[in-house]
Amino acid sequence: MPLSRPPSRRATIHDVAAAAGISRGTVSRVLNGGYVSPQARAAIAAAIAQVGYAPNTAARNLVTQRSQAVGFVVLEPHTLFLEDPNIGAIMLGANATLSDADYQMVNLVVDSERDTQRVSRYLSGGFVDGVIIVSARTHDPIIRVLAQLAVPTTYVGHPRDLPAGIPFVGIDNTGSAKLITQRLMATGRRRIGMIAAAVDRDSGADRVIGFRQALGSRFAPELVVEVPLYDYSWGVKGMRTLLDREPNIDGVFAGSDALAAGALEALRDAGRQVPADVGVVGFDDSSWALRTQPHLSTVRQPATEVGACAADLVLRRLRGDDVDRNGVLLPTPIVWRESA
Amino acid sequence: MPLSRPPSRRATIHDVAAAAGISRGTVSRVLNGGYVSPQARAAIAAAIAQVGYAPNTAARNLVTQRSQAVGFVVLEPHTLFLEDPNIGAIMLGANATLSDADYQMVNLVVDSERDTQRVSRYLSGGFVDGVIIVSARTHDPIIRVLAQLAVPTTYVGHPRDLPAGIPFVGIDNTGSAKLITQRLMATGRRRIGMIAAAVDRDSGADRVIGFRQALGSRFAPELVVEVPLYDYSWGVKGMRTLLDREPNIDGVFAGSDALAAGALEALRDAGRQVPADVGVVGFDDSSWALRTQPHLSTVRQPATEVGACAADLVLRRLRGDDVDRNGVLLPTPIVWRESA
DNA sequence: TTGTACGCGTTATCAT
DNA sequence: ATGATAACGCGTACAA
Repeated sequence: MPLSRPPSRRATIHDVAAAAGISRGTVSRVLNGGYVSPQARAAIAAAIAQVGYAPNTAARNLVTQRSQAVGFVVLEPHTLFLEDPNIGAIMLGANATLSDADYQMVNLVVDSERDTQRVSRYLSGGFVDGVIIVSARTHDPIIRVLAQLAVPTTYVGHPRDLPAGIPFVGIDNTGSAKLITQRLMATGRRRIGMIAAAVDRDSGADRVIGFRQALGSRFAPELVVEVPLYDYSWGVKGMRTLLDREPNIDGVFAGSDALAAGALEALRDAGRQVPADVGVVGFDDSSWALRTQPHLSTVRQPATEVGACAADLVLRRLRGDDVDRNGVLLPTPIVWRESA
Repeated sequence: MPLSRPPSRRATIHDVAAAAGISRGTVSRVLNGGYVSPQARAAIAAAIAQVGYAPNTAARNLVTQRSQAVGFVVLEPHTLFLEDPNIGAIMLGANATLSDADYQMVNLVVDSERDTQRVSRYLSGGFVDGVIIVSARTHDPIIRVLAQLAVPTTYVGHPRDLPAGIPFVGIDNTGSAKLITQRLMATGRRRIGMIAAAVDRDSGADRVIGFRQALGSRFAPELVVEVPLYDYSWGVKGMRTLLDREPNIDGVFAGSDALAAGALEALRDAGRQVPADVGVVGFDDSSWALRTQPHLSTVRQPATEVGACAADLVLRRLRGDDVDRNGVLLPTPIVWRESA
């Protein structure tokens, strides 16, 4: 057995033990906090620094059967991910909670079919103890993969086909949309339209449902314009379409603040005054809301809290606690400003 | 509905072998692609489905000494991360390249001192074969930690104290800033100011240097306003400060398009016409640039390509290829529109 | 308090 | 082509 080893090899507990003249078991104990004499502790600390030892987490995971890591999976193709301010806030909220519990959040972005396969392998490979899924679409193939998994999963939002018994956290999109539309009606608006985006997600679809509920018999399908993205420029286009279809429109519910900001531009171009001629409301209470002229009336979405709550749900299941399997909805206060 | 976690053990190769009546070695061979008879292959495939087997990646990593994963570390506290459109694009560019090479990108966000510790442990624990670091500040403690690491690291941007020999990829911030400022001067502007952000990063600091170089002897320190964030509202505030200090200002270089958009608002409030009274240029060529009135002249930053290039650098080192240790700078075309 | 030895699930090197 | 068996680096009962 050769005694000299190439310097490229990483130092192990074995090396530390040899350098300190103590057994490997004791080294492991000082690392994890067991009974060990002060002198041995000092010798080992010196040896660790000397050989430049860092624990091999793969080996540790193998024996302890856990990784102290939680996956945060974002199912957003391309540009959608870049613009959406909510995802970032959810991520930061989740990270703060996980960090406090000494868990590492690993963020995986699924951007292609190939990514789906690889991320599925990753999640089922023991790299993470739990998973948070953000913005899954209905019939997303990854839902089925994760359902088979032994790893506790929590969804942000609830796709229509999410199997029962899987916890989720979100907001009451239907109720919020209904409420803010009703407030818009209460200001005397008669012909109200909607710019809806991402209706293939539960969040987008539910906002349309709430809008429809509020209007009741006065609901007119042609006054709902669907656009693909929660994006400023789609807000412009959506508003132009609405103005085409109904020149006398006097109220607009935009599915996001970015859409509402775009709508404002289109209305300005068309020579309409906001809120005098047309009332406009948005959704999210993002930085857009105070960036427009006039400021937007909108639904405040507690994105950071949603992330924290999702992380908390995962941690509780990791501890074996009972969790509410029916999902939890966070409150969404309406912020009334000048645009309506 | 209460939760009771079934103490079901995950299926292993051993279980598959037992179910198929074949040895573990052969099972491993069909998984990794070795010579194995069709009949054995079929029996094992059936057994895998039957027991619901998924490979334990921790065990595999332990023996193969690699993880097929690359870390993507974002060093951005809180809100900065949410607003910056470049980081998202860099991330997607890196992910596309890594995905093609069948590597998993794991995104780690460092948001606190505690995060720094945990992420350092994670990176040195064998979870990743390589690392990409984004937006490190000068004197960032993680730089020293990573320098000790045996894991190939590539930086996006180059902090001043980045040790020699560590590859990085970025853009020529100094040159781009100098060039666009010169173009601004060429349009006849005499009193030119700058709104600078994040000067504790090389990108921010270099843009100031380029600005100064362009102006030469006409550079006036009081016409550089430093703000903390690349953010719309800081653009507004920065522009107001500039107008205070120099009412006759007729040109502005903003460190980002978001800042420029804010500056536009402040100028509008002050009754100045753009570009008639004041010329404004930005940086990034982000979605902001076409969202303002007038559209922004700006420096196009190839964020996606930067991410792809950084990933490529890591992959090349993983393959043992030689890489340019002096770093690579990607071209930044200037886009001239109506704001100047 | 410390040392010994076994096992975590996999790959890889041998024989066969 | 297939079946044993030795690592990989670590935690931890158990023995001393």
